[in-house]
Amino acid sequence: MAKSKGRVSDAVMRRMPKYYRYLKEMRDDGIERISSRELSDKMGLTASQIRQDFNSFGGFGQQGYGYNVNELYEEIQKILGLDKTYNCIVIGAGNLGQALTNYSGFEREGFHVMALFDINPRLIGMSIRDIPILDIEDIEGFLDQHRVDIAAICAPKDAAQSIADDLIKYGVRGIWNFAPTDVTSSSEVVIENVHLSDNLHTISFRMGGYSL
Amino acid sequence: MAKSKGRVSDAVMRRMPKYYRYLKEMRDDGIERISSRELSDKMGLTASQIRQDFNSFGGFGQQGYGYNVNELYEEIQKILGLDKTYNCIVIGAGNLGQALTNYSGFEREGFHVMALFDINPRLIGMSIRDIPILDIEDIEGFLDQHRVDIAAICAPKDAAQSIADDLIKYGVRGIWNFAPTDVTSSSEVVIENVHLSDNLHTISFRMGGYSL
DNA sequence: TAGATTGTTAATCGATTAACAATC
DNA sequence: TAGATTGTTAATCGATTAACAATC
Repeated sequence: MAKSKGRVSDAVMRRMPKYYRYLKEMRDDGIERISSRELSDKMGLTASQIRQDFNSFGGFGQQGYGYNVNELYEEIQKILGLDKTYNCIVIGAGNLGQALTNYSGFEREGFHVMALFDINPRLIGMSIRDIPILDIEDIEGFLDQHRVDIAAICAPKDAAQSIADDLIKYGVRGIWNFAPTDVTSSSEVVIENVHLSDNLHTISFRMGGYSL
Repeated sequence: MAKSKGRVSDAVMRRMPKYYRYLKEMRDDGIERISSRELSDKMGLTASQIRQDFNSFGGFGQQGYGYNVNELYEEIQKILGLDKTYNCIVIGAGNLGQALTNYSGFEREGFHVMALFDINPRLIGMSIRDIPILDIEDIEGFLDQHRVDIAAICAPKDAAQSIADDLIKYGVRGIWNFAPTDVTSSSEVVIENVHLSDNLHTISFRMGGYSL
């Protein structure tokens, strides 16, 4: 049973989805149990770290046995909030917005895309996997009518912050921002700024001979 | 002048592209100088950390003055290897592969996309911004003919590792993997595994009430 | 010069690793 | 039971923050 919600370090939090991924894989492969040692080999972490990580949520293992893969998988699923469903929208129906919408994994995990929004009249009215592309002008009306939990922003840099402010005003609780600028907010909303180019820059950095 | 290539911690390395982004912005806004204190306010870091970070590459500032924005920008550009150009290919011409190819920022920063590769006959022969989509079958011939520095893998999970092995065998030195599995290699190649769904999972995690 | 702000050393904090008693 | 492996405490390591002398 998970501990009552407490402080979890950023480092631990960022590792949880990786555990989830590896456990899902093992579960699909029919592996029933795993020790922290075996898991550490697979994932490139230390066994000690794995046990510490899991124990920040409560003990999920059993001495002398290890962890039951399926049980641990389901616990982490709950921890990550993947036992719930989320109403999502995508702002910006360009390649990236379409890529996110088309990625069936999200739907499977409970992230349901209700609509895309765009400013481009040639895209408005079209649909992706039966999900309509609506006029960005109509977004406030849409948010009035529907509960939206998470919005992915795939819009140009200069529009990102004002879109985010609007979304937050209308009750969106999670912002997944792909615009190449950091979106911020003073409210309780959860914001994740993804910078694909930052990522690419770490590749060229390391290719330049700086070692870690 | 940058110190000779030494050990740089992962944490510092991951912050460099962010500095680059903020400095570019300031430079474009015509800001000439900035102190670590001002920069810390903008970026949400501490002034002390910023000075430490820059000093792992050598001092770029001046006592009593701060940092010259343009100079610092250019130093970090060099550190990140963005003063060079890179020949790139994209494996998988679906939405994500197209999104990366279309993102003009990469071209501007010296990441030149030479070709996309796909298995889908309906895509092969088409082109994105005049960049051809080629048959994945022809990739070895292509790599024999052209120097390719970086490859983005936007292929399905099960194909990712064997594609990567192939690319590495033919001299590709950087792998930017978007397939939902961790690609590994025993060689010197630089690998960056991007997991967008891991990212989304941290959003649902935090929306579930776990605080950091 | 006086004021400002860096570069750098020292102190603190937090995260990772090691060790081992508890226990399945 | 004996062996294995967790949960957890203690030790270590590294990263961040604080402090301040150097110096523009």
